Amino acid sequence: MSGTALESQNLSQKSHSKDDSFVAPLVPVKTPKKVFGTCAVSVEKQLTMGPLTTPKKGREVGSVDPWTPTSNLKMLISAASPDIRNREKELCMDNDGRDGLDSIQDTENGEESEKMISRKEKSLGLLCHKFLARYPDYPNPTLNNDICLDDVATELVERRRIYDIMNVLESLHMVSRSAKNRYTWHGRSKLAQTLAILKQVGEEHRYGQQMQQIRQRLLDREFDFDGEEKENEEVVELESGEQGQKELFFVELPGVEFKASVNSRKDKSLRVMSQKFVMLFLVSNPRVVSLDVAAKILIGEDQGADQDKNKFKKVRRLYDIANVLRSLKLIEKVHVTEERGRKPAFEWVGLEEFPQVKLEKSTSECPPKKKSVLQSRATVDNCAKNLFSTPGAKRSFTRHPSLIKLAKSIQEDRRKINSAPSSPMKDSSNTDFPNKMAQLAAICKIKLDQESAQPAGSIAYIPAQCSPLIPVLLPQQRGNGSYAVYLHPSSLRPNPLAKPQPTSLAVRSMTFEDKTGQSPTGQSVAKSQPVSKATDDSPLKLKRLRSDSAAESSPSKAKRTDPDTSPKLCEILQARLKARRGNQLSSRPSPRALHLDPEFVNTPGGAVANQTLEQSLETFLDKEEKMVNSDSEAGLTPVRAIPITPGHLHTETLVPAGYLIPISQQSLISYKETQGSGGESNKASTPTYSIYQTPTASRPAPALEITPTSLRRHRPAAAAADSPCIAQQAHHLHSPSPAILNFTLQNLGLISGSSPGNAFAAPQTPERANTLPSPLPGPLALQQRGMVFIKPISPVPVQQSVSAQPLALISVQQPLMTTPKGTGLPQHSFFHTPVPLSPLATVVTTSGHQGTKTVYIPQRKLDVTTEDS
DNA sequence: TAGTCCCGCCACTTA
DNA sequence: TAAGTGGCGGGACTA
Repeated sequence: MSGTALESQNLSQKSHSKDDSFVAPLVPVKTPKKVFGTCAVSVEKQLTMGPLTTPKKGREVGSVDPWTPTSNLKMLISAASPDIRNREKELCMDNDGRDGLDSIQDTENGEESEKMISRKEKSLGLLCHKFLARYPDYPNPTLNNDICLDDVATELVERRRIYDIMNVLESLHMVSRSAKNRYTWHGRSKLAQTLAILKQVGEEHRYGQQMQQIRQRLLDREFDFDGEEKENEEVVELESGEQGQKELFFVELPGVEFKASVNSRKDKSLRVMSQKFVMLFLVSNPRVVSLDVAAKILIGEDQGADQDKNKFKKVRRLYDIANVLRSLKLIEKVHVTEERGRKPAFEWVGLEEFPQVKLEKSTSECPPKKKSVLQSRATVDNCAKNLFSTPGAKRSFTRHPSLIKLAKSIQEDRRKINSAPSSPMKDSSNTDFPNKMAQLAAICKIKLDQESAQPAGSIAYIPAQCSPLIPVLLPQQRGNGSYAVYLHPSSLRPNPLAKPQPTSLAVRSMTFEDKTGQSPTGQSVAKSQPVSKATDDSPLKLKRLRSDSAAESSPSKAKRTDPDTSPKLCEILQARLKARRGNQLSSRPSPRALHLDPEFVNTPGGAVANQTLEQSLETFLDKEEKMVNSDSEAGLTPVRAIPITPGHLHTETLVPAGYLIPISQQSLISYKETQGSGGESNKASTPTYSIYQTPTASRPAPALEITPTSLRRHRPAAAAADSPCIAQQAHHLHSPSPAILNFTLQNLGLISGSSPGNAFAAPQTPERANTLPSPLPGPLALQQRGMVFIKPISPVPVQQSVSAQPLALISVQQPLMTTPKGTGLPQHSFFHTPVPLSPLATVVTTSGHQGTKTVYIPQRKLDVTTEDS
């Protein structure tokens, strides 16, 4: 330890004005060594100010500190870069005009302004600036790059903050700890490499997917007007299966390894969080990460009810990290604007291109068994070193055990949800509904394979990063065609590694609207909204359903209670349809949950249901039009479902909210070939899943879509790349009987359009969707993508051909839908409930030709604005 | 009021 | 055992 005298002085300088009052008196008592330690300060403080309370700013008076704010500032500026100097000048403009000797008096006079200035001066970001100004970006290897914390502390004053800075810098390998009080400066020489690795690690851990899911959930919550459900729904969704147990340790680089002996607490450090924070940016596209999303991923949501509390507490660390990263000019603060206001976020402005790094799966991760909180340091070190020690060989990273807790927490939450008496999942069966859906899908797939030799590869999987939807091919009852249903991955368990997703995200219900207002609950249409919302897993949902006095009339209920009630259900549907006819156009649907429980499958009533449905429904076309219009006005992007094949069933279709059913190009082609439906499709060997193209995507608005639903808006083409994943999903599909499928499809809103070759005209306006089957409409977002979109809405009177036509349902991100301001009806979460607002499921047709299709995905636009702006 | 983040207590680690 | 670290959260400050 050196420079004790100077350090003592610095202690007194520690802070200007306010802090002086309590710091200065301590000077005489302090020992030089302790000067920089907070322990000493705390002791002194307790003597002078009382225990453990944050000193009231500006309350103290009579600073005896000989070091004035000005003198201190000058010293700092001298070490700072020009821009920092300028910044400080701005911040301290008032101070600059003063002479240090007058500081005391000035402090009193300008206490208010100084308070503000002082706070800014002491911000972690500025301190970091100052620190960085001391060293070159790229250190000269021939020079001594040692950093003595004492020296730094002397200059920057806030020693405790220096640790924060060093931790973040260390996470980026800009410095490495060499010994106690000693660091080695690396500058940005290793930054690119570090970022490259972090990016890979982030991808490996599917942070992008997690973000997507969390965003989705956050949106869901936004539309959740029932606070009672919130906490119950909050479940951290980490990767499934194996991934769920992956925990990150600090990612090290060759030559920058931690000295385990120096700091054993490194695995619980700000460093790890910092790295993960950076990872989020690197795997995010657009590279904007909102604080709340980052907090959920990085901090996790420990223990249910306390999650929010914890988040708010720990989010401070994110601010700390962010401030340093900002100083490094790696991120910038921005705001994302959502319906409920602006949210703080950060945008990556650092490097975009990174060097290639190889991370071999086999070596990139520590064996699962190592994932113990008590994991020995040696194990971790070995893991890390093995991964990095050989430059040319396998590099990898280690995982932080702290995340294990998070994973456990998640599992617990899931367990709670699944076991909850009111849990929908439990309600329907012991198994997850998603599983049932998966089975259904699988069965369908098998059927499809048998009947049409449809290659499984035709089913594309859309990575969660793009969308949490997983397409499932379902065979038509006639076996003439196929359609795909996009389900949230969570509902399918696409692969063995996948863990069940939180039920809240699972697509597990269909809704039937109750326009008559005769909903079991007897709620008005508007009031029924909450009920529809309840279609998600929240316990509340069932609670409400159960409380329905008229439960008997509830399709969903009927179905649940009796698997064999499908026919009844059909009747009910018919009755409702009729009732609707009598309703005013303005009446909004009151969605009721109709679960596609497994019971459905194998239910003999399926065929009957189909017939029944056929009889019902002509249309609400006019009504639909109006509703659609209102939706459009509300900012909703219309989604159209287009019958891929001709046919005509006159059935009222109830469209599950938020489903888009894309059909692979291949499928379409096959179908067309067999049907001879003229159109020549792009054989697109390329997958046709740019479902994420939406009308909004074409908006010139540079604003970033940060919602979970921001499905590759910026990179439509990228969707194709995802197809391989989709193929994988195909292997996990199951299939129900045709009758059931038919019924299911109908309920899904897959009512085929009418005549062959007549796809629903998918004009930009949904209103025409059902009425005017026309060859490919124009909107184009997803043209040439064999897919169909069904607007998440309630019942859709779609004409269905007897011979079912293949339809594609694409799940729509409901949350994105703008709240129907005009109606005052709340929109519900995407996966939770059907969208009551839009009465019609619009279909994007595959064009009879080229197989072009237009997809409209309702999305909410988020404006990202930089803080500066 | 929500968002920020300064401040420093105090537990833990290291020498 | 003193000194070094850094997790953590109260509460001040800002917008």
